[in-house]
Formats: sequence, C-alpha cells, structure tokens
Amino acid sequence: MKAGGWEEVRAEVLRRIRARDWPPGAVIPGEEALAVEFGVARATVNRALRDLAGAGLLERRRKAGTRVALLPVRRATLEIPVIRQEVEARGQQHGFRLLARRLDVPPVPVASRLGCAPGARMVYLETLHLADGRPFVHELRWLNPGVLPDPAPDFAAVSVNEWLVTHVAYATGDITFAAEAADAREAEVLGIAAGAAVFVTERTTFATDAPITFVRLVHAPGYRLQTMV
Amino acid sequence: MKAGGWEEVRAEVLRRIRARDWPPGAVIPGEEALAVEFGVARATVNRALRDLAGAGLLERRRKAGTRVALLPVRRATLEIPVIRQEVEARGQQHGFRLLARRLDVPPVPVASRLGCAPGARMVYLETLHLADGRPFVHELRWLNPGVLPDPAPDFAAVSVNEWLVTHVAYATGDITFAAEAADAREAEVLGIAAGAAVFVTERTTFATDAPITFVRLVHAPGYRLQTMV
DNA sequence: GCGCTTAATATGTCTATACATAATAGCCGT
DNA sequence: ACGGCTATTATGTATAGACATATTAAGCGC
Repeated sequence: MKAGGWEEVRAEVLRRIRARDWPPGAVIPGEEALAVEFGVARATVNRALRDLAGAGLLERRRKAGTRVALLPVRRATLEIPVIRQEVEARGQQHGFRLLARRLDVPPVPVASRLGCAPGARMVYLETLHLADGRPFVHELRWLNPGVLPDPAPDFAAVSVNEWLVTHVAYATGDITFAAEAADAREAEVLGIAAGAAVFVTERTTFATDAPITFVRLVHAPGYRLQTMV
Repeated sequence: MKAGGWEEVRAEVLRRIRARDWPPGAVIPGEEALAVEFGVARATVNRALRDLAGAGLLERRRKAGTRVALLPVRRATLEIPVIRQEVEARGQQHGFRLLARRLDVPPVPVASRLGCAPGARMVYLETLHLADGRPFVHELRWLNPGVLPDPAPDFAAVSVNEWLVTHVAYATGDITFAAEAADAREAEVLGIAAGAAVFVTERTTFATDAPITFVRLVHAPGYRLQTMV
C-alpha cells in the first residue's frame, strides 16, 4: 500500500471491510494512524472515509471514532428530472394539457401533510403530460399561492412542474413511491382500465418557513423508475 | 458576505442561482475569484461548488468552468436496507420462509440481464419474508453459484438477502422500481387477489468481472418507498 | 455511588501552496 | 480553410499545519 489518491485509500478501506479485517461494528483506526500507514495526508484519509460514510458503510462520530456499520445500508441516488426532460430522454416529444386550475380548499390529508391551516385555500392544478401525444403522467397538484408572483405565470404555456424547479427555492421535502390501482378518473384521463396497476409518486416540498406544494404523479402503465449503484 | 464555512458559500451561491443573478446556462466566476470575493480559501469554494454539482444544480468541467444547469435535476438518495431491517424499523418482527432452492437454468431475460452463458445453471432461491407473521415481500432470486463458499450457507437460517450484503463485495448494479399486477403465484404466496397492484423492485448486481445475482422483490400491497430530500 | 465539571481526543473544517489533468483556444504550416 | 500541435486555464487533488467542535472519559466534591 502506497501512493496516494483518496480513491485508492477508499478502495483499500472498502476491501478491509469486505474481507472482515474490520468486522461490522468494529472501530477502525483513527485518521491520523491511517494517514501514516498509507503515507498520505490526514485530509486525504478524511475524504475517503467521509465518502464511505456517505455511502452508508461507515458511521463516524467525533471523539467516538469511525466504525463499520452493523448492517450496511446501501444508498442509491435517484435522479428526479423534470417531466419534459424525462420524456425527451426517451426520444419522444413532450406535450401537456392543463386540465384544471382553480382556487380551492385542499382535502384534509393534503392540508395536514403540507401543514397549512384547515380551510386555507390553495391553487389546484391538474395537468396531463403527453409523450408523442399519448398520455404519460397525470399530475395533480396543490400549490401555495404565496409562491406565485403577481402576474401569475401562464401554466398553459409552461408546465407548473418546470416553472417551479426553475423559479422557486426549496429547503426540504419528501417523496414516496407506491403501486396503486388506478381510480376511475385517473383511468379515464390516462386512457387505461380502472383498477390497472399504476406507479404513483407523491412529493411534498417546503421552503424554510412555508409549505410550497404537494404533487401526485400517476404514471401510465409500463413506467419504470431506474437507478444505477 | 463574509466569514467562512463552505456551507455558507454554498448557501450564497444557491441564492444567486435561485435569484437568477446567475441564470441557467451561465458560466459563473471561477473558484479563485469567488474565494477572493467571499474571503475564503479556494479549497472552501471548491467544496461548496462540488456539493452543488453533486446535487445537480451546477455542471463543472475542467477548463470550461462552472455553469448553472439548464434544467436542475433533483437528486435524492434512496436508502436500500436489508429486508429484516426494514421490517424491524416499522416495529414489526421479521421472519422468512425459504420456499425453494435448486440449481436450474434461468429464463432468457434473466440470463441476458446477468450476461451469463445461455444454458449455464444458477442457484434459484425463493423466499417469503414476513412482518409479524404476515406476508411482506416475495423474493425471487437467481444467484451465481461461484460466489458461494464451499460449505454453502444455510439460507433457511440466514436470509440470502442478508448473507449477501455482509459477505459479498460488489462493484456495480442497477435497480428498477415498477408497479405491476400480481400474477397467480405471487398472489397466492402473498395472500392477495390476483391482479392486485403490487410494488416490484428488481435488482441486478455485478462484481468487477462476474455477475452476482438478480433479484425480484414483490411487495405486499400498501408498501411505500420513501425518501427525504 | 451519584451528579457535575473538566480534560482529552477523534473528527470536521479552513488555509495556503503546489502540482496534476482535462479541455479549450490559439497558432502554424500546408 | 483545414487539420493538427501547443499553450493556457479552470478544476481536481494533495499536503502540512492549525483551530473548532462534539463527545467521551476522567476527576472531584458530596
């Protein structure tokens, strides 16, 4: 073991974890010690260990040291592109139709997930995204009117989806994926049989202080979410 | 704008992107210039910009400089725990039953995804995972026999799932998620109606040289994959 | 033994400097 | 104009040294 590069250090540490030289739960040598052993600077070891911690293979705490995770939790990064981009990446042409746009009181589950006052009115938007003219995704969205500028954007020209990611900052959010049976409306809009298995994505996003939006995406059958590790 | 910390630099750069001081597609000032402006070392700016690039908001190329991504691609990190852990995290008790274990020739789609010779035999394993005694996930797996040690592990005692993550190194892999209608066998094993919408995860993993395993996880209805951003 | 304060320690981060590397832009000969 | 070589340049990474911070472990009074 010799010449540097934090990736080499990472590779060697990874090898030792896999080889069980350092079994799960064990505390591994400190950065200083490893730096001496590998003949690199401490910062280089730090970079390597931080990376492995980020991947879920190590757990690090100040003073307590670095230990091998008991059960390695694999972390994969998911890319969440704008829908237009997703369609175009498949070599198809994107289009969309704004089906509804009104001010309304969101149903209780949505209001509670967004943490907004019961009875408060929000912007309701319903969009159907098309790939080569065929239904691709049914988008149902509740939007905090506070984030819209005074001359409100024309969501018939630019999809809400796209307008939001390029114009609104957000701090946190959560996403859930599930398989559901399409209800009557979704089936009709997407042109499929009611009860068919559909892939559903639900996202809630917040700014530091206020809720921004809740969106439910119902994908046409055949949709696959894919990622590499 | 003053005192340091790469997170402060990141926050300010993020603000400028959002405020469109630096519009999408624009090249932003070099690290050196930003370091001077913020009164920090170049390494600190580098850390901040690398982080934003990792989040998909910036695109960086040597010599060409750093530019704001045209369409920001959101990146979320998914945690892929071992099934036992997943069940226990819900406060339920994990159990499993090994339904089948034999040496067999995988069907063509599986063989081609794993890139192994047609006609080559692999270990076929079928497992039903239980949460509090009720069906949770149906696991169907094709495993390269080459990765098993000579006295093969007892997969009736330790689930394949768990044995693999703790004993086998892997280099790359891919994961897909989809919604499907349960077929007859899956429905029977999971105790649900045939045709019900189920959440399906398929994973293929490879070592540097050889394929390791292909696994198909069919989750009982109600399953949700969740992540925070 | 128990609770509080204090010292020790591993990781987290910053700085300044240096060299490596990739990719562009300019130059040059034909 | 064109193709290919070279210089330039922004990012990528490494290093040694320093200080910050979170936590644990030790020490102390009761």
